[in-house]
Amino acid sequence: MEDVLRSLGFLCLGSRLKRIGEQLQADTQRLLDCLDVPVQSSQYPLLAALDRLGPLPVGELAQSLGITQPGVTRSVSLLADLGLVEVTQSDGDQRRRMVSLTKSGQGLVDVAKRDVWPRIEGAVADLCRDLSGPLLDQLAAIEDGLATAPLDRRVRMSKGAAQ
Amino acid sequence: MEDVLRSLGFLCLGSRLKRIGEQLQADTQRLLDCLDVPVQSSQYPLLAALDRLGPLPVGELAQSLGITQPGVTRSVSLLADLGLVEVTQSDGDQRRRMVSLTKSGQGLVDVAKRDVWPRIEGAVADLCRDLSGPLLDQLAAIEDGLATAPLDRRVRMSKGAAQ
DNA sequence: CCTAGTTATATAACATGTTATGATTTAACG
DNA sequence: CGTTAAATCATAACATGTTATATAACTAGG
Repeated sequence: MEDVLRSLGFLCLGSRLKRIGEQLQADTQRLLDCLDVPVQSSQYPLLAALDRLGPLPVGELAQSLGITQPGVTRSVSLLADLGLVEVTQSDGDQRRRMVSLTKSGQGLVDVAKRDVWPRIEGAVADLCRDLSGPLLDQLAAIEDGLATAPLDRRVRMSKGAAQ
Repeated sequence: MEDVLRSLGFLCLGSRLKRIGEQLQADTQRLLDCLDVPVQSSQYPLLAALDRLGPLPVGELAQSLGITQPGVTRSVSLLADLGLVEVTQSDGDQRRRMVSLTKSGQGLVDVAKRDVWPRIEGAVADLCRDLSGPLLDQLAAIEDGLATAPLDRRVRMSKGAAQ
């Protein structure tokens, strides 16, 4: 069965990037399921942003993640319900709501940074190893690579390779 | 403001691909708004698949697009409401529902193939021209390129370059 | 100081992907 | 042949992005 998105090349590049991204996130999710925290893989960038940049108001958080403000507002509500972030009023400007990691959230990030993120990064790096040439060729190689060995198999492989 | 997804590199590659894909689709949507048909840019791959491969049952359509069957079912309902595709019972197997382009749908595809898709492809090709090197570098170049000149500006540029 | 505009956030409505599951049809096998 | 398994599609529930708009707080100009 012909892969139409691949055949159409540049014409459907947007759809294709989204499709690959979704598959990567789904694969990553399976890796994260070893953690006991009910956080989707797509929420980690927000936690990582707070870890890297410290407490931020909603708007700047959106800017640093490259998504729109309503998306951040919803994710923040979700993560606040889980007790991973908290929202406080800004000192000066009553409109701004500062988002920061809670102790629990910082703990999750610390564990992830130590135990989980390096493995994910290693697995994706393994997937992208030896990629070169035009973008469409590299994308095809990623799709083929994921079909051959999903990320969770590459974690072990890259661990083995690192030993 | 630091772009966290970019800083995190391979770790958030999935989120980043999705983000770039969404931006490309949004840019493409603006290009398509010149057409009078109320079809989102994300529906064109389905129409293109039917044009390339002919009538297909729902499941094979999903396979050829690399998305899941419920996604296809919904898009097909939507496009059928617009009169662009039609669903007929398969001859042999009563479970299969064949999806095909209507006259109106085929007409839209024909116009798009002649007048619109070449421009989109040209604009994206312009965006991706001169890309080389590691994947993450190419992605960064695409993001920078879109920020500098969105696709709708590249349509004119690539038309001009073609003259 | 009050009003008009701007800014920051929240909310609603929608788009479009997913997984899980149900219903119907087909196939297979004892 | 009848029961059970498999295949196909629809539907429900959810995830997470978007745009459009409402609300509240700040700022500036008369």
